[in-house]
Amino acid sequence: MSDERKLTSQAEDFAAWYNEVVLRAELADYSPVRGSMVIRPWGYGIWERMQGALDDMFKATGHENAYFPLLIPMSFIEKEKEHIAGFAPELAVVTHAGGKELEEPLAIRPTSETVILEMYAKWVQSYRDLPILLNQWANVMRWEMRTRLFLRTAEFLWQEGHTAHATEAEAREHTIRMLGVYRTFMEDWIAMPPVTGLKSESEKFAGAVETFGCEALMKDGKALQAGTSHFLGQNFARASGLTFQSEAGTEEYAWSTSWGVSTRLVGGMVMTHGDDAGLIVPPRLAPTQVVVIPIYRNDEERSATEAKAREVEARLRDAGVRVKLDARDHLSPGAKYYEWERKGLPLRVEVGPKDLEKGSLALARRFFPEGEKRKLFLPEGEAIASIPDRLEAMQAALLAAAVARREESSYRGVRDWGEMREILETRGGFVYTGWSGDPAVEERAKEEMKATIRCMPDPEFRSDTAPTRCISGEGEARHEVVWARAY
RNA sequence: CGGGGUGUGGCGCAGUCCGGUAGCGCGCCUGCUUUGGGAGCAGGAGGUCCCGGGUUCGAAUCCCGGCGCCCCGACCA
Repeated sequence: MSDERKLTSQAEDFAAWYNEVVLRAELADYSPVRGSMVIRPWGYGIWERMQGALDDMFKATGHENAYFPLLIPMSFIEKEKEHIAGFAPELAVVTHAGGKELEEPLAIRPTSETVILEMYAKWVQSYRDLPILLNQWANVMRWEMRTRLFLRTAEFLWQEGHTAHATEAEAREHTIRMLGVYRTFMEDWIAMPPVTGLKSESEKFAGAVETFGCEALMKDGKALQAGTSHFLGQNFARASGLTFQSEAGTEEYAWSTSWGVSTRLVGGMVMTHGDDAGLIVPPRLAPTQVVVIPIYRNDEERSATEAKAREVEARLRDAGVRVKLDARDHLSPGAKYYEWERKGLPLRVEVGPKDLEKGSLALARRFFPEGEKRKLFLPEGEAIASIPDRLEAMQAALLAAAVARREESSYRGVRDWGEMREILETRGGFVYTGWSGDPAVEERAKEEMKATIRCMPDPEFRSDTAPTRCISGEGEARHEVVWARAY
């Protein structure tokens, strides 16, 4: 028996590591239904933190929440022809209810553009009713062939924003604004810095005019599409009859956008920060940021250190820290250390007999600068007072480390097909090249190196000198693009 | 849907080739001793061996037929 208590290392088998971490950190578990998962309290707590932050950002950009139904008439989904073509293979459809076959089958929503715009059409008469800026938190279902916890499951939780505007310019601007919101959220909260940009035709959302995405780099060198924002043009408005009377008195179709992020972000967090000891949860996302562990050798010491631990807990709570006392008596301190480290809890405070004597506390950090020791021994007052700042510092350090990793794994100015393949097959990462715009080049890369164009990066991510030739060797470069193997 | 693997206490596995009282480690319960990096000892609970047929005196084991799950490929947030 190899040590069952240890996780498979990332270097040995990243996919196995991922599965083990998700299960053993108690983020989620497999459910009785293939492809569906149960999100456990620790994982759901992280999602709730994400929801809270995003929801605030949505409100701050003028949105309100609403809720639209799970079941969508098939005829709605069929209205936009690219949309139905894109989603048909992964639809789950309800054909029977109440013991009878339904007159019209009902699709379980894979996304809600069709119903939502149908409703908007009822609510909008004139340009004065626009824009409509709504968001919903919901579950959706896409019948995937291969599933992975958080990264791809048949049912998942997400947020979908749907807006309708009177002008193309406003809708385009909104699409970009929400992409920016996602980027900021990913950097500030998940400490997962994405590259943003425009999706190629083959990767865009079915029914969109343009799709923009946030692409994050995972520790194994693969890209994760972490969020998308779509400019839908008038496509869905036409399909749903969403028209309005303009200021000039003419009848026009509205311009719409949609944008979403899902529980997949939890998987992104795992693969951005986790290490061989388990998860690392950025402090802002951690449902509990600090655990306080009393250490003792007998009943007398137990009551003394537990009392102090409770006091520390109370003072941290007063300071706005999400803190928890772990007073379980049946586990040794060491066992608790391993457990909380596996779950990625940012900071641990140990209170032992020696601390009581010396008026000190031990702080153990889940993530700390290279070369430093995990544990710090500090005077009690200083230790407690420093914790809020330490949490913020850890948050910043995680982002800095992730940015550094992304930059180290970004290969710019690659001009040779073989070189691109060599990089993607051995190291992984983001390869920046020129592209003629020919879809055949994407197709070939997918076949030969399982890589796709993740995006045509936004200006700030582009290389200093723009590529001039297409990576295929044929044709001028019309865009700079980022290639990667993706989840 | 193709290829591979696997199904045995809560978890991880052995046992299957070669049929003969269902085992090991971890976990769990009780007690005592422990507790600053995964505690020790003693006692204990817990199993339709994935399901259905068949062969046999006897099946976890052999035969036939199903099913689940995981991994690898084709589709996707």
